[in-house]
Amino acid sequence: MSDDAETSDGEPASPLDDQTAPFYTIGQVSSLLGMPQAALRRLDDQDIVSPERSEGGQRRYSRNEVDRLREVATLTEEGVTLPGVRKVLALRRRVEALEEEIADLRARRPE
DNA sequence: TTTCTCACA
DNA sequence: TGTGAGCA
Repeated sequence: MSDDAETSDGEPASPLDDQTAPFYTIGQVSSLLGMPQAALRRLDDQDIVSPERSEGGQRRYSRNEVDRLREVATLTEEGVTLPGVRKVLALRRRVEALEEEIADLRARRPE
């Protein structure tokens, strides 16, 4: 933990470094990942990758979501259906939560 | 001009 | 899943 753009309290050093703050338009993401805008909208409809909305109701994707989109694209290319992708992402979050819990338990009861 | 939603094949 | 209409 040293070269990250974060302060000691875990806050991003600046909004520009916040993986959650930078927003891309659907057009940017679409050409960036080479995937149709319609596909992006369907992923949003099915709650697989749901970006924030601007005042005008337009989708704004964060870097995190662009990364997630990359993973989703890989899975679908491998033949995983959207409900399947949804399952994978849910299990992924579950694993992360459990890993955090394990780390926490280890800290409380060291060997 | 770009994005939005909705609808059709 | 891709395309097009009609709107803001």
